Amino acid sequence: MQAALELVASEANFSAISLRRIARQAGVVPTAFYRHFEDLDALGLTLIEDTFRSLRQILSDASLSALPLKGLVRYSVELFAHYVRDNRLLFQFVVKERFSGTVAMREAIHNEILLVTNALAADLARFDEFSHISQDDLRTISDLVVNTVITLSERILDVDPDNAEDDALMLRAEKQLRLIFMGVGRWESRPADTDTTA
Amino acid sequence: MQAALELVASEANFSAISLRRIARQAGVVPTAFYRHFEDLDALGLTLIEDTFRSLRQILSDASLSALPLKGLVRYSVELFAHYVRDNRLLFQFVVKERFSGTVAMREAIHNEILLVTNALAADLARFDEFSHISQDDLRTISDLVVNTVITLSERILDVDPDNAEDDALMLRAEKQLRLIFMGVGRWESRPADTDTTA
DNA sequence: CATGAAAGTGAACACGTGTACACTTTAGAG
DNA sequence: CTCTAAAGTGTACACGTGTTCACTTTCATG
Repeated sequence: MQAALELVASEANFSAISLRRIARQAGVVPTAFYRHFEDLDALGLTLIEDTFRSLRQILSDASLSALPLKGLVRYSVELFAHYVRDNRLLFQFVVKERFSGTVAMREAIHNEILLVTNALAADLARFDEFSHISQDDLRTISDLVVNTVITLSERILDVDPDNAEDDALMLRAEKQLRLIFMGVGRWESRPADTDTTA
Repeated sequence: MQAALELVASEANFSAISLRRIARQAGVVPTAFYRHFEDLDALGLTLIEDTFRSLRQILSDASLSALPLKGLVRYSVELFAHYVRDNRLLFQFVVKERFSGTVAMREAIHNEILLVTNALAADLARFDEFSHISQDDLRTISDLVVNTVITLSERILDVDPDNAEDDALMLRAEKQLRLIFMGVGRWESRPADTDTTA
C-alpha cells in the first residue's frame, strides 16, 4: 500500500501505474501482490477506505459541536489542514482518484464525502444560530462548506510540502467560510421565492 | 480528438488509454497519429485549450456584467449548466484531468480557471453592491463562486445525460450562490479582525 | 492536369504488461 | 521442536505498448 501511494504521488494517477511497478517499489516479486489483494482495484478501494476511516476518527475526536461557534472556523480549518499535511500521500491519492478512478472507487469516495457532509449538517443543527434553517437548507450549506474545505486540501496538496504558502491558502478558505456563515444570518429557509440580494 | 474524448469518457482517464486505442477508435492506423500530434501530451493540451477557448467565448458573449444583478444567479447557472451539457465529453475530460493529468495539463487547467476567476472579479467590481469590497476580497469571493460552479458541473457530468436530475443540482448551486451573495451584504473588507458570526 | 504537401499505411523492433503455476521460505502457535 | 498457513519466488505465456522507417494514397492548389 505504501509503495502504491508513493508511486501515485510521483506519477499522474493510479491507473497509470502497473501491478509490476508497485511490486518492484515494494521490493517484492510481482506475483507476491496476489497474496495481499485480488486486484489493483481492491488495493485502491482499501486505500480509500483507510483514508476516510482515519478522517472520520479525527473529526469525531475533535467533537466540533461541543465547541463554541465563535472561533470554530479557524480551529476547524487548522485542524483539517494539519491533518491533510500529515497524510499527504493518502489524500493525494483520493484527490486524484475522485474523478479519474474506477467507478467503484469514485462511488466509494463520493459516499464517504456524503457521510461527512451529513455529519456536518447534524453538528450545525445543534447551534442556535442555525435554528431558523430547514433541514434541507442545512445540508445545502454543509455541502458548500465541505466543498470549500475540499478545495482547500486540494490546494495544500498542490504546493510542495515545505513551502509555507499554506497560510495564505488557509486564510482564504477561512474568509470564504466566514462569508458563508454571514449569509446564514440573513438566510430565510422558507422565504417568498424572491431574491434578497441577487 | 473526438476519438480520444470518447475513450476517456468510457474509461477511467486519459493516461489509461493508449495511442493505439485512440487511433483504432479514430479508424486509423497507429502511426497516423503522429501526423497530427507529436505526443499524447500534445493531444491532451490541445483538448484543454479548446475547451477553455470555447468557454471564454460563451462567457464573454453573455456579457454578464451588463445585466442587472437581480436574477443574475439563476441566469448564470442555467447558462453554464446548459453549456456543460452541450459539451459533455470535453468537460468530462477536463474534470478528470484537473487533478490526475500530466503536470503540464494540470497547470494549463489551473491557469485557465484562474483567468475565469479574475474575469469574474472584474465583472463583480462593476456592481454597486460590491463597492465596499476590497480588490483582494473580491477575488476571494469570486474564487468561492467559481469553485461552486465547478462543483455543479462535476455533478452534472456524473449523472447520466437524460436523467433530468439536473434541476435539483442546479437549484442547490443556485441556493449556495445566493447564500454567498447574502454574506457579501454584511461583509466588511477591513473589519476589526474579530469574528462577526463564527 | 500536374505537383507537392498532408494524411494514411504496414512491417518491424524491443519492451512492459497481467496472470497461471509449482515451488521455497518465513514465522508464529501448539 | 514441529507443523501449518502466510508470504515470497521464478518461469512462462500471450498480448499490448510507443516509435522507427520507407512506402502509398488523397486531394487541394497553381
